[in-house]
Amino acid sequence: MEHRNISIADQIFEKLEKDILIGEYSRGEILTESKLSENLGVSRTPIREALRRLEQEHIIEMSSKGIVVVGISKEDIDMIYEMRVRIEGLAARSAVENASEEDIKELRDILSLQEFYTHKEEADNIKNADSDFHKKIYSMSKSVTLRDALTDLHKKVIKFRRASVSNHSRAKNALDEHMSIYNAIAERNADLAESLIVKHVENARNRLKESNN
Amino acid sequence: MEHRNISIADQIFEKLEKDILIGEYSRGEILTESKLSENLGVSRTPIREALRRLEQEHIIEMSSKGIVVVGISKEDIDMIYEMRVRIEGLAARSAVENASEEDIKELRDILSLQEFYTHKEEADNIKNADSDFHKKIYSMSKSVTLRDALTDLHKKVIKFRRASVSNHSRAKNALDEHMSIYNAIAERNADLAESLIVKHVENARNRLKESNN
DNA sequence: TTCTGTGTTAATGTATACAATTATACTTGT
DNA sequence: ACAAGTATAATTGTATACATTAACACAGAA
Repeated sequence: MEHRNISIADQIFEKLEKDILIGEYSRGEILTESKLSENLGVSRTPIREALRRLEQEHIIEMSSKGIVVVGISKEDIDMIYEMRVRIEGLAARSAVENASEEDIKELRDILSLQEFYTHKEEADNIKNADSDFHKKIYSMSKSVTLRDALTDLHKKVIKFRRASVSNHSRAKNALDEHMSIYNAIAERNADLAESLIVKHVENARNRLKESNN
Repeated sequence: MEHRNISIADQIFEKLEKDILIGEYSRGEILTESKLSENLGVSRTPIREALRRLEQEHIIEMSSKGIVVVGISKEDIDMIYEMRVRIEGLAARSAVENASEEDIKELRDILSLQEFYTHKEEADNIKNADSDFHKKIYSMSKSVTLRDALTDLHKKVIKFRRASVSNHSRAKNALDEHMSIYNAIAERNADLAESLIVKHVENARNRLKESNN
């Protein structure tokens, strides 16, 4: 193993982040360190460290009453897609320019998984493979700044994405678009990859709007 | 006062963030909690909370040896400007659509300050007023997501910006561009504001490259 | 020499005690 | 009844002790 063990604080962070982003806690809800500590069976120290990270992500806020859940609203979603439309093409272009052959092979593997789950119509697995595809492209850009910014934007949408992939034809369309994007990247065609991914993000936004209205 | 008192942990966070972003610590340098604790005269608890936030901002990384300073490299700068070019126009447009008259008045005040300091050629004050101008537009967009993303990008450039504003003609150009952008926003001309700020960010990137080569 | 194992050291990770602040409920005076 | 003040409780903020883990140096055998 090359990375450090996952600490309790890390686990708490991941759990809370996930719970907040999927809407487990409602917007404006107030949490307290003591209760989290009691419920999760750990001391306040790792809880607080997780909270500081969530605070830095702006999905919670501190007040004297306790921790206020901010989460993600529908209005946020619109802006998130506006932003992704504008910078995700940059990631695709950068991926074409910087990805290793190994990277491209891994991207293909992710795509095969998505294909498999789309046929089996397993919504959660489709959603994860879909996310992995985008995240892989982000990291293939070899820019930590770009990857982090896009990863942050991407994960904030998860609450609204499940309905979108549950519809088979929508899931199939997304898969086809991923396939085209993959081909463009594998052929090292930066212009095409960029334009395809921009179109894909726009389509994803529309599919998401259809399914959440 | 409407916000909570600034805790020691918050102060430590701000200090460390600033020190890292201005290049006080060199890339790859290893810090330890104990030494920070000793040097800053506080216990490890607030230190650790500050570190978790810095980690979340990806300007430090944890390893078993200690805290590794990541900071910002020249290559990061290029990508940061690429990203700003693509999304800062969104902020200007959104600001035009959502800003209150009070907001616009405040923006004007910031601009006046920048004008004052530019005449007096006080580099640090120019730099701060310049930052404030952009940050005000970010917050005028009324989108927390957009504001946070742009603020993160903006503050990561500070190490490289000082030289840029030290040259009077470059500082004057930046001021003129800000003036035009302000006018477009005050006239509620979204298209113009967007195109002007995009051009301004591109110019700022060029000015920065000139001054750092 | 070089590799391996082991003891030591130094670092992070966690729990807990206590301090300080703030909200809340209650009481008391008008 | 209502306002103000006060005591109480609950919450976050910090320090410290201890646990755990990983790096390092060194010794000894191959």
